[in-house]
Amino acid sequence: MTPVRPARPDVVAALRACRLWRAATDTAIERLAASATVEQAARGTALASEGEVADRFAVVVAGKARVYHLQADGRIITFETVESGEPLAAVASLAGARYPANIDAATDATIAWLSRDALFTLIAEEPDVARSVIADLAGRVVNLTAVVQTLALDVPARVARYLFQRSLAVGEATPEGLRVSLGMTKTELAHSLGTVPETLSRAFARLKGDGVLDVRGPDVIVHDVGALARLGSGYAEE
Amino acid sequence: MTPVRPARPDVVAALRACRLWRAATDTAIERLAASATVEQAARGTALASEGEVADRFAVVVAGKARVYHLQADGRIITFETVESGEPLAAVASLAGARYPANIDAATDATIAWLSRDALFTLIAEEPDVARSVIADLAGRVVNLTAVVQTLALDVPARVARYLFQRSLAVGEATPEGLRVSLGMTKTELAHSLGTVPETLSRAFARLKGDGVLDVRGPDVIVHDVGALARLGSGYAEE
DNA sequence: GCAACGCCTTGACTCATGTCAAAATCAGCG
DNA sequence: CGCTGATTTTGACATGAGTCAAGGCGTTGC
Repeated sequence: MTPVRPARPDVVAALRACRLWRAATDTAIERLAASATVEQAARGTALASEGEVADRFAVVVAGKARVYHLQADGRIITFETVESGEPLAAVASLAGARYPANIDAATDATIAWLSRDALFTLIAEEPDVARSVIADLAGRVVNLTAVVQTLALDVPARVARYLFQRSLAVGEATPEGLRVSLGMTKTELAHSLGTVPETLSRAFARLKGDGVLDVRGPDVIVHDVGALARLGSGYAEE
Repeated sequence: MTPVRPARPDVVAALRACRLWRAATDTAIERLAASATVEQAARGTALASEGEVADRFAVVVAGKARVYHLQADGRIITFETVESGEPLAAVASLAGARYPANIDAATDATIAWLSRDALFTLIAEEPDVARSVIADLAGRVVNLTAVVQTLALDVPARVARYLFQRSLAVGEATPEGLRVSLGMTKTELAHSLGTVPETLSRAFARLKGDGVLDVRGPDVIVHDVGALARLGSGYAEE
């Protein structure tokens, strides 16, 4: 590794965008970028496997990566989908643990690998970075807590919760009602909700039967946002 | 609040034992202890409720606190039981969020409440503390990831996993086999595994039928530790 | 226009788990 | 010794959800 090789501009931009070290100086980012190992991964390539020692972590430069747990029976739970400018496997690395989940490229992707020590050095040199790392980690714990709670709901409720959040984020008013794109295929959505396509399909059918929404291919038309909120909060319906 | 009132020795000791600021100086700990508000809570007292703004966090000085999520149908998922010297609700507080779970006193307990700013001040003054806070948070994320994976297993597997870990921790060799105390009542164990007493009872009956263990009131005699490990890893059996 | 493929949907079935109710076990305690 | 209350266990039952298999629908390519 040439120590002073000029860092790729896309890598620098992705690192600059990363919330872990929002407070870091540009110089530090440049140095970090220069130490990165860039990997070009085709869709489906494995990036890390459960159980490996987490001596490095990554930032997604382009494309998307998927963090998931593969069960013995082949079922998949997707923990998160990581996009450009977001950190990957940083937690396990900071904890000095092994990767608790698998990672693969959900699309063709460019990944910048960084060593754990590089981050520790950055923290030591720029104390403000510690604050943003802490905020990021704390936010993750809060999210994971929400995941645990969501997994305890039945599937229609999980769907409702997802759609409610998505309505707020990308809902578009139309004459028919609020149009919300699912943002992924239904099979992918099923996995990210911890279920299988068949069950998701039935959940949609039920919500449709209740008049809450209509399905239009990759979008849904929400008729009753309040019902989604109610169903997704875990309060029993009927 | 008298600013320079001498801190209670038990409070100082609990804070000193807290892993969040292992690296902090004794002076800083004293200062933190002096700023604490001490609460004496009887068993069952609510300490914090889901949804409240997390502007403070706590350290358990004596007794135990239980962090749990109460579902609409009354089912309980226990996230963790926090004992003396351990931080409580620190995560939500660091994230600047609302409490994602409820907390109550599992036994009579003494709790030292600290303001969020007190911790931020400590971090700013003693940068090494940042490192231990980061390590703690990262460890939590890893644990929660494990919880999510465990919840995806069926109940006998969760029981096996719990017993396997417990065997390693408190197992005692006897002529009959490895004696392991459950460490809590079966009803409590059921809740901490995310299920109900009836189902737990059936899981024990099944493990007993398979010759893996025998139940002796609040203890179990494990005959086949390997089987526990196998069942708890999520690999299908039979 | 037709065939092939992927994605989605539907139906029939099985199984694990929660619920309700009742019986059983156990631990104090008079 | 026997009562009483809490905990635990067992049985019967309902239900949510996964599996397997078949069929529909839309897209792509020849």
